[in-house]
Amino acid sequence: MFDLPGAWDEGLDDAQLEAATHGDAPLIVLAGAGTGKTRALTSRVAWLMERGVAADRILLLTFTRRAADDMLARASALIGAEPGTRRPRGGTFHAIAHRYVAAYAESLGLPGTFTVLDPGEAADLMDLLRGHHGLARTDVRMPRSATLVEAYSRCINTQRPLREVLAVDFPWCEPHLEEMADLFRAFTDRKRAGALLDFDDLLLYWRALLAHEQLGPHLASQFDHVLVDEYQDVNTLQVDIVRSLRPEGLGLTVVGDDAQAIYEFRGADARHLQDLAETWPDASVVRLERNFRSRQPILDLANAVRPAENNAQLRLHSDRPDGPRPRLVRCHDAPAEARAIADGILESFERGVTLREQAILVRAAHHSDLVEIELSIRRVPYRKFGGLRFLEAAHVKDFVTAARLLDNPHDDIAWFRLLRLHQGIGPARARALVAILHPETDDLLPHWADAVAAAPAAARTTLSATLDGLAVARGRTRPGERAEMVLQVLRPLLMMRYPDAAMRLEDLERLVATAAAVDDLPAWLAELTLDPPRSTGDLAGSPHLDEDYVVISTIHSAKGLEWSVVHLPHVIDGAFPSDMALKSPTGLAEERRLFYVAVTRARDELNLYTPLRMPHHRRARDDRHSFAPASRFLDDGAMAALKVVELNPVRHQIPVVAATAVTVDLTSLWH
DNA sequence: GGTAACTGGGTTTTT
DNA sequence: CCCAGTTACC
Repeated sequence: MFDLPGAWDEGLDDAQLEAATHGDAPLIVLAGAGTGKTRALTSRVAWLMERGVAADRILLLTFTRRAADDMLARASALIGAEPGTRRPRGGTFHAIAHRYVAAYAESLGLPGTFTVLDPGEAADLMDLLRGHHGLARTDVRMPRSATLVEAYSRCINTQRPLREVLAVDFPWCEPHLEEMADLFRAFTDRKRAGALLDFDDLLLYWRALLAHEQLGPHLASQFDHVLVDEYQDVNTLQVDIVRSLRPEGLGLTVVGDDAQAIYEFRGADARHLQDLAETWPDASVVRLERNFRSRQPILDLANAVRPAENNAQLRLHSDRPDGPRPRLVRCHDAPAEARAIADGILESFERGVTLREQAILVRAAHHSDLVEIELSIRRVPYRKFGGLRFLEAAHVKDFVTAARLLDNPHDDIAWFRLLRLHQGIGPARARALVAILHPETDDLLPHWADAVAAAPAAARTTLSATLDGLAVARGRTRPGERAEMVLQVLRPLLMMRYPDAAMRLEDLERLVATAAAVDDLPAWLAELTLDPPRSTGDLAGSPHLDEDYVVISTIHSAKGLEWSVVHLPHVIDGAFPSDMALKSPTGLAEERRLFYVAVTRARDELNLYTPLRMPHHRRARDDRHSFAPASRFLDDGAMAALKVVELNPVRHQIPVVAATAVTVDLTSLWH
């Protein structure tokens, strides 16, 4: 073991080395924040490959596609693999599932041209069906379609019956239990009939493949090693998948930290991590507690807020020299908070900390609204991650759905969306037209004339052009040409629809340019749906790598990342912890873990902000005059680790001049 | 009967 | 900013 060439083990400490060089028995790595678990995992992949495990017999399951790509590239670099040599398989559960479902579509009774629905489209489908089922009643308010999809998804991901899910997580929906059950049955039927798969279906179908008598063992035997990152955030389906992949636990490596479980709302349960030791009594447990990231004063706060009930009982310690204590900045109101953050960023910048080394992490995407304005005014460039994704922008969705129609003309949701873009076609006419277009055969052309005839006179010309254009696009084979043709179809429609169409069309030009470089358009569209670009800049590739900008991110999207200086606004009850989260019994605990994740992103400096006066905030209004800690995260232990800074409210002085000195004169306009 | 345009109220987190 | 509800027009 000591004569290995290469430097894959350079700088690893004992615990990391133990994890990296562990044999084939199941391995559980309990890794506190910032303890170099990515390094350990990467080194393990490198070690395995160096020991002769073929790259394509290693599967790395991560939380985002970027994390997988990152780790695989680093592992290849560690062992000095030639570019172009085989790389391990890696990706998110959903992305890998998509590959298998596509490859085994026939076995699953699916047409080869199925479509992946994003949650928004699943909600659209739910809406469509609700109409058919007389569930659009207005006398008793029904849950919104997004809520319906959430409840449905929770049932699937936790494998619990609807009755139970409603009782625990959606009590206000309980009166609608029967209707919802009916609706959900129709929902699954419709997805089946239309070859539409939502995110949950991908997991369900992959699990079904793995559970099959012959197919399952065959698929599992394709891998010698399966490594799963962020295991505290897996749900029941994912646990089943992992167990089917490694039925004996041999060659299984799992990394996680139950104090960082922040996806309960998505059906994840940190108990899955705790249960592992029982599932595989012979599993080895390695604990990573040495923090390479943060200075000790930041870890003191982290340890104070780290949930006590965590399984691992990890206590982080650092060998990094002392730095400044984290600050709790009490400011007058949210605008003052925004100014304070901008001041802080520019001060650090003056001291030589690049903007890229500084981040503003928020609980909810809109918490950064005021800071964004402040940064714009001061011309500080920033990029925002999380919140609204690029794909969720209406025009991008218009494009993706229209492009999907070329390969799956059964996709009613896509037709519905495309038809509604035409002037004069609303929900009702679109529904009628979908029924006409809805083909029994794969060939659409015979019905097109009927559809045009059925459209209102004002829409006929454009609709006819749209359908002609799609026919042309279908005739093209190269993905780039197909995409270009789809854009040509959309161009006039988007010009009519959006006042800012020019900007939106520019986005789509970029998207089409990217499409020109792929060889499988449907697969590319599915990948785009599963892991959309996190910010508009992502699409442009990275021509501006030297560009410096502050990162604004939701805490969820910041998981696994780190910055030298971190600013945490809105640390105040109602905002963070979010009052929405407090509705569920386990909500506060999850908020606390989220706070722990946020705090441990900082390497050198950490600033928490508490606006004392927050309009529109119930809780904050009550507390306006009190000097209690602003957030219930900040108990005595946490306060002891903090330095409180009182920020005097800075009033902008408004110069007052004589009343007659300022006049408004419009007469020159009327000449 | 259906669409477009406007108004007012509410806003978590994501594969 | 997105949704539901209302109203005026086709």
